[in-house]
Amino acid sequence: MMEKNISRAVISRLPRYYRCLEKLMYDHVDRVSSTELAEMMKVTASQIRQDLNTFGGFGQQGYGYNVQNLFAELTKILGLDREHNMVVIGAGNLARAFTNYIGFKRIGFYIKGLFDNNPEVIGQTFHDLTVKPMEELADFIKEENIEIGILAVPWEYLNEAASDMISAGIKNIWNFAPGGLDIEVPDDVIIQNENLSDSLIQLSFIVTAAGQGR
Amino acid sequence: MMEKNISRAVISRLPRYYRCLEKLMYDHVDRVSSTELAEMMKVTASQIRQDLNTFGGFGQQGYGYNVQNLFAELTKILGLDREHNMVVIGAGNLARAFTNYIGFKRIGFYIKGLFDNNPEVIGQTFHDLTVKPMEELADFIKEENIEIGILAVPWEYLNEAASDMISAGIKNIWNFAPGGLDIEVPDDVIIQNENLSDSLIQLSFIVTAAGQGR
DNA sequence: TAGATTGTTAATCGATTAACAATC
DNA sequence: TAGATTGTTAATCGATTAACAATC
Repeated sequence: MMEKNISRAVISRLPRYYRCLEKLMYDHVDRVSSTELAEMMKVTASQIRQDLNTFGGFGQQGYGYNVQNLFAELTKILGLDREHNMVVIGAGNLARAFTNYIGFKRIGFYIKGLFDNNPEVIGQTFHDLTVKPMEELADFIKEENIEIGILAVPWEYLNEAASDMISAGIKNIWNFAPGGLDIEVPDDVIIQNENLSDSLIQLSFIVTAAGQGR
Repeated sequence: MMEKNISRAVISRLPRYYRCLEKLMYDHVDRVSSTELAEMMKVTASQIRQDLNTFGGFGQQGYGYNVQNLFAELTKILGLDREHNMVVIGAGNLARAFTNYIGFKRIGFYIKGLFDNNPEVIGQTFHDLTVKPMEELADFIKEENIEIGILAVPWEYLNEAASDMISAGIKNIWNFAPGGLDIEVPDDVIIQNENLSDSLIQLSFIVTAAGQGR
């Protein structure tokens, strides 16, 4: 089923649609118009209709959108109608935070394993997971049906860890390791960078600019 | 000094310029042309010249850009030529990860205090910081010259913590608390949302779409 | 049916890229 | 000076908004 390419701009708005619909579901709202949705999300009604129509005609003229139906469609589109298994590479503080974080579980993402190559960390227990050595990663991925690898090592190990993950068969990397330039990955590997230092630098710019009267 | 408005698109690229220049500095490169920079960053030379010129004419015809000079200018523009003090509200695992994280310190951002309103957590020590009660926040902000508050509480406390922060005088909030809809803040307060669940949902969409042959 | 609201086409706006004169 | 490369204007591309005919 070949579909048209979805622009980055649209993708970046999808989680907000999802959260918005989730809230409407929670509030037992049956139907919603693009105008009402637009007000909730502080965007234009036009944009909402355009965005939704890249995926299909989920609405009905004269009625609007059925909340339950639209939520179900969005859930499917986002792949949130099934579970996703993850591992964390780099068993540090961030890994600890992630294993405890219920927000991921709530949308069906489970951390199934922690991996590290530091002998001092291997064997330690985080929440209810025992840190395993990197050598066991490849088998684990197959056995536990792992879809996503969270990369959370210090920057010195970034390239090493990334290539270990890739050769172990991980196809999707969520990268929290700060790096110099972005790391390169083969074409069939998807990498999403979550550079907290970059976000902080952006915030710094905004703060600094605001302080100078803009 | 009133300047023109800088677009989101430009701001989002600034950290990468910074990191790129940092690398050139590290490699002791003296000068760089927009074409060379473009190759490093995988963008067009035109974009680099446009971007940099929103801040000033840092280059020289026939020569290019002096790396040291451009780096210094960028550092100033981003506010990275001075230190920034931060506090974390919500002393959980994420707070622990942040206090240990050297990446923030490296660019001059220091976590000076941890605050929580849970009596069981108050008094605990994270790295070298003792968790303080929220009542002490307002005074602390003034005494320690705090610029940024990192919001890292569970979602149930999001609104409460945010309004506590604002009334304590925090003007810049870096929000890691996942929420339903985005929280509203007064005009003079800057909030930057770092919604990890949203990022994960985006990744989920991309992974799911890729799995369906796109 | 009449009113409402979608889906979609057309218009506008903004951001990116190309081109080139200015100038080091 | 001649060659190189910027700063900047103009052209293109893509994304957002407006408008409205289709239709529930």
